Amino acid sequence: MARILSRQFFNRSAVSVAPELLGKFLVRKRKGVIENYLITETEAYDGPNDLASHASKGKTKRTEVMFGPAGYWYVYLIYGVYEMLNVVTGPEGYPSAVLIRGVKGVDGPGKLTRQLGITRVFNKKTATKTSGLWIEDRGIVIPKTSIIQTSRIGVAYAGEWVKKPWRFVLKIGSASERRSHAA
DNA sequence: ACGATGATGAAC
DNA sequence: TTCATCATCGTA
Repeated sequence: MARILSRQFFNRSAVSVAPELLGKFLVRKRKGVIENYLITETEAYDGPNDLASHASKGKTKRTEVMFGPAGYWYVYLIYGVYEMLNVVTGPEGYPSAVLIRGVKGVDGPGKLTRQLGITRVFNKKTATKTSGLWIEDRGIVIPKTSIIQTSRIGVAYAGEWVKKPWRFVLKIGSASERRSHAA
């Protein structure tokens, strides 16, 4: 009873989709082998005014996928080092996406893509079996009390938008509250 | 506390 | 064409 999440599921506000992805499974098929990863940490990037979102600069070659229909992968390179995995949400024309920051046993968006072998090759591909990377609902229900909600990571430049509590973490299963800071 | 490492977007 | 910046992580 595994249901592959459809475009309809993603065709809503990123802030609605992000917490609902917790407890779902990120499924990766490579070399003919299926790998399953329980999603434990997500972040929402919502709309053209969200200064933390790449889409706040408008539609560019890189961000155009965020402006497109829901259910597509948005994968980009950050710091010249790590690939970040996002799934596009919301209606066409309204730029939004959810960053998948962690799965059970893999804490951190950069480590996640490295371990699963996810690169920009997936950018603009659909979250379906044909791409080799999709998300399934296997009936796990996460109670609200098991979700930690915080502000987003690494977006200190985003002014007022820094405060938005759009990061969602499953309490069980890791996702540590690391993060040191200078005085 | 920092540097690695390269694509991106804006300025020139 | 150049330049600063960056949705991170490992090492110090």
